[in-house]
Amino acid sequence: MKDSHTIKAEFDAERLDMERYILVVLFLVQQRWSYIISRDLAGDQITTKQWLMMIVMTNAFQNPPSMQEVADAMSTTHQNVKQLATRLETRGFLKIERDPENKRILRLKATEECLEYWDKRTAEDIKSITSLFRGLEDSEIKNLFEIMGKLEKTSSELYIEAKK
Amino acid sequence: MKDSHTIKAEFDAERLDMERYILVVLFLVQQRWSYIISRDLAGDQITTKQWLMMIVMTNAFQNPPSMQEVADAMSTTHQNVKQLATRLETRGFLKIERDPENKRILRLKATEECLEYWDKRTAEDIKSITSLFRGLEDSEIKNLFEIMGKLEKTSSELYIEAKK
DNA sequence: ACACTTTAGGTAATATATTACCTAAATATG
DNA sequence: CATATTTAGGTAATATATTACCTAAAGTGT
Repeated sequence: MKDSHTIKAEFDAERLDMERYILVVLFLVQQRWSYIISRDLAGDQITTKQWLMMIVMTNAFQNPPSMQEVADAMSTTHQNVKQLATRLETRGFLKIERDPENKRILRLKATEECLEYWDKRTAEDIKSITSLFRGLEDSEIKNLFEIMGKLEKTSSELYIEAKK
Repeated sequence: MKDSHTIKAEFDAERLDMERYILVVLFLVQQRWSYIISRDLAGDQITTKQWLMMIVMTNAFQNPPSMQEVADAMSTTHQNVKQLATRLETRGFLKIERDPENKRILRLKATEECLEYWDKRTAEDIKSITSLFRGLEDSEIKNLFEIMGKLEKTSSELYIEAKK
């Protein structure tokens, strides 16, 4: 009969295998979602990453955020935000304005056109988001919601640690 | 008192809000994991995406796969696989060889150095993967494993549909 | 065998994300 | 107040991922 050490080792192996699977599949799912959403947005001349940045900007901030604030909120670099913001400004969705209080800071301000677009798209956004999760029970969504909350927290800590 | 339609609508809103959160956080977590792992691998002169491609190659295929096969397995394009494969070949981890049976096909073959590296890294891989999931109960890992399996399936279908 | 289509991969341009390094404004500290 | 450090953002180079378009080999149908 298996002793408790063996049983523990097998448990760990099983867990590790599942973690490995989750890791690879999470990358795969984000890759596919990114593509699927980009197709949805193609007609509007914006990309998935630009759409994502607008979501973060409107959800995480009351007032127009600085480039660095957006970069932190998205766990990316100010250089990356600059590239996205420049394209969104060209597209007419953003205005990049210098803060009069602090001459180093550039603030990203959503334009009227952006707000109108956002209103207009809500229905389609709901349809495409819903379709990504079809086949999942309400209870599974709830579970996933809570687990992703924990992964968000852990990944944030490890990210900050790795950045140092 | 709320009628059943109202209750249903509130349920749907709650679910949609959770789905929206899951979507954004999944992108965020993959962004952070990608960065964290890249720091781990930096000393070995490979990137997270290169590491991921090697994992897929060794797990999904018995024999050296073609570029297109790897692209399909990773839900990306043959052009992208080409870029990654070229860098891995320069790094000494891959050999790109023409198939004598079918002159159109290029097969990606792991080198001796790659296999040795893989053996050597196993312990570190386990440590870094495990750390990504710290704070999650075994039951949560199991739940997440199953739910990600469903998302993998749905996203695959939607991806294929969007590709058409 | 011959035309038609499909499949595998190539090049090039563009978008996203990083590292590396720079300037200038703001802040801290003696 | 003068100097040192930190902070916000700039440019440029490189890696990854896509679209668009091309060639050639292989497969199909008659």
